[in-house]
Amino acid sequence: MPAAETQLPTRDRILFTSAELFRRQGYAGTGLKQITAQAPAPFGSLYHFWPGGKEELAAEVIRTGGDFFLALYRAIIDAAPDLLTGVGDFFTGAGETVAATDYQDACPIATVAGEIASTHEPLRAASADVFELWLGALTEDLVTAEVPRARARELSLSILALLEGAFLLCRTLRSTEPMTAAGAAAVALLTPDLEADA
Amino acid sequence: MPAAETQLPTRDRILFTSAELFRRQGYAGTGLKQITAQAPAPFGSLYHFWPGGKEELAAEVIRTGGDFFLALYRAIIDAAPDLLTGVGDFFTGAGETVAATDYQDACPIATVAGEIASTHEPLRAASADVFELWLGALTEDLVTAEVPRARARELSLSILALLEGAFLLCRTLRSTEPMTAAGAAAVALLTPDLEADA
DNA sequence: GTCTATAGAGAGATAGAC
DNA sequence: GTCTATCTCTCTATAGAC
Repeated sequence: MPAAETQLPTRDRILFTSAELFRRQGYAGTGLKQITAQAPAPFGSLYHFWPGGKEELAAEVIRTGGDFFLALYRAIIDAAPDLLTGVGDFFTGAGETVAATDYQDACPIATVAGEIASTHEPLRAASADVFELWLGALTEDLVTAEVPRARARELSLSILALLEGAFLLCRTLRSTEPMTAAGAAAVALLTPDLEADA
Repeated sequence: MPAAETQLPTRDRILFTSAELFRRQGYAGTGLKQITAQAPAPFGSLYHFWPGGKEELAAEVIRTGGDFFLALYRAIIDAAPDLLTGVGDFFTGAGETVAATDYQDACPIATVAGEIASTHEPLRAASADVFELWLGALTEDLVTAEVPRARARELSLSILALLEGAFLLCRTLRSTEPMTAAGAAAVALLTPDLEADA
């Protein structure tokens, strides 16, 4: 998994490398010099494309990470025969990805979100927007499956909490066991509400 | 909530202040100068008590945070009429604490754990020990309540994932809604297994 | 737009007086 | 054990040549 994707434009190389380093090492733990060295890109290019510096770059990393993960969710759900199966598939795929990257890559925004929630208000707001984007997608899918909206919102919050908590536990314990358990719990939680209209 | 607890010994003031700053700002985001300034304590005292510097200090913060949270869990569970009620109470209390600290204080180790999982192996191992400590406590309580051990382990992982995920969502969304949903989900998950022997 | 050099601040760590 | 001063390194950010 070489970090330098040489055929991409400079701006994208910086953006993708930033995303990788931020999600693995966090915001404060990643230096701009490290990003441009690994991209690779001249240091000055970073300030050419993001005049607002580190915080502006991180805000875009959070937004694009949110869009990417939403697209992944949509693709997996649409490929599944039904929503319940799709949610189970999503947890299974998450566990496979975490293990395949040697427990480095999990949620695209969680590491940064936890670190800056109390210290960088613009980045906290960007992270909140992303979480609400994901919650909205799952909530709408549940509503489409005849779950009442208030209950769909509550279930979405629990499913996302299970996923995020499992990501942290998998990376820390270096095991996929938490993701397997969380996926089973997510399916168990959804089953009564989704079977009601089957 | 003054950070300086003047009557405590220097070592404890540094330790408690470090715990507060690490859980709110993360490991890389917290400077040793900031810790000794806020404790308050002379800068040299930090290296007197922790010759290994920042990493040795953080390792002790993780361990003591783990012990503190375990004691809190034990107190809440023991005060409840039964395990199911106790778990619900724990989530309720967690939500209250997060809100009462203006969404700053949540899990004592999660912020650091997520940040250093891929970069500081000794701290990752210390965080893993703490998570296993908590998982062991809940698993034993479930086994005592007649839940088969393998199932108790799986449920413990799901409950802890729900808690950690809800902590992150509450801090990022600045709302207790995720903790309320996660608490309800935790109770719903446990109910069939705990009612089986009732 | 690309790239290098460097400014200015702050980091972690150490030495040594008291 | 307490406390100050300082070393060296790295950080974010900027200036300016090309």
